[in-house]
Amino acid sequence: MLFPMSRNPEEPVYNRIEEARAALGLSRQDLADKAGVHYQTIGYLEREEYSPSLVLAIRIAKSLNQEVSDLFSLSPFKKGK
Amino acid sequence: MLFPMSRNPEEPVYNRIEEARAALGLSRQDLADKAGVHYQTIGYLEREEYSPSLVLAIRIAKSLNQEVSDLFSLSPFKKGK
DNA sequence: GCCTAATGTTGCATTAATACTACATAGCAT
DNA sequence: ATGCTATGTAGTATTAATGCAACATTAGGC
Repeated sequence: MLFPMSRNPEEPVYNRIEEARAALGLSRQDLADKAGVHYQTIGYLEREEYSPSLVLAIRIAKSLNQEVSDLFSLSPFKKGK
Repeated sequence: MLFPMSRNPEEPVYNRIEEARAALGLSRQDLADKAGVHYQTIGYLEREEYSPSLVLAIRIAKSLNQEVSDLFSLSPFKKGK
């Protein structure tokens, strides 16, 4: 299995896209449409198979009514919130 | 002249890296070292020739003691601050 | 003047991020 | 059971983001 995110091998980006999306009752396709990307791209991000571009991160945050720093972090999120 | 940022042709990312860096008295090389990238990369970003990955944006913001949203924006910054 | 540091410019190589297609699977209706 | 929706998995193709090297330019200090 090939495996991206290797230009920054030890610095993945964690995110809370799935939780925030579920909280709004959106499907991946819904979110992808709002953010203007392919729905598979949302899947890759939620599974943290790679980390987004800054433009995309901003668009997703906006689509989910969140701050970029609340959605994405270099350190893992605590569960619950 | 070839020209990136064309996958999102009408959505560039504006930034205040140069101002924030100058305010700390850092050279591009200094900032590049702190952020762990090539010094030319900082130049490209300051000239807004392309927009960074999210990881890099976070690292740069951290190196400059700024919030990502204070450094980068989809809409142009007012001058002065 | 010369030297150095900081920045700009150009060009090339590599790769991660993204788009897209196809198929599998699981759940939930009806 | 059949259908539909959401999601996962796998593969290919394109390109923007990054690294890097070489050289030009500009500003300051001596």
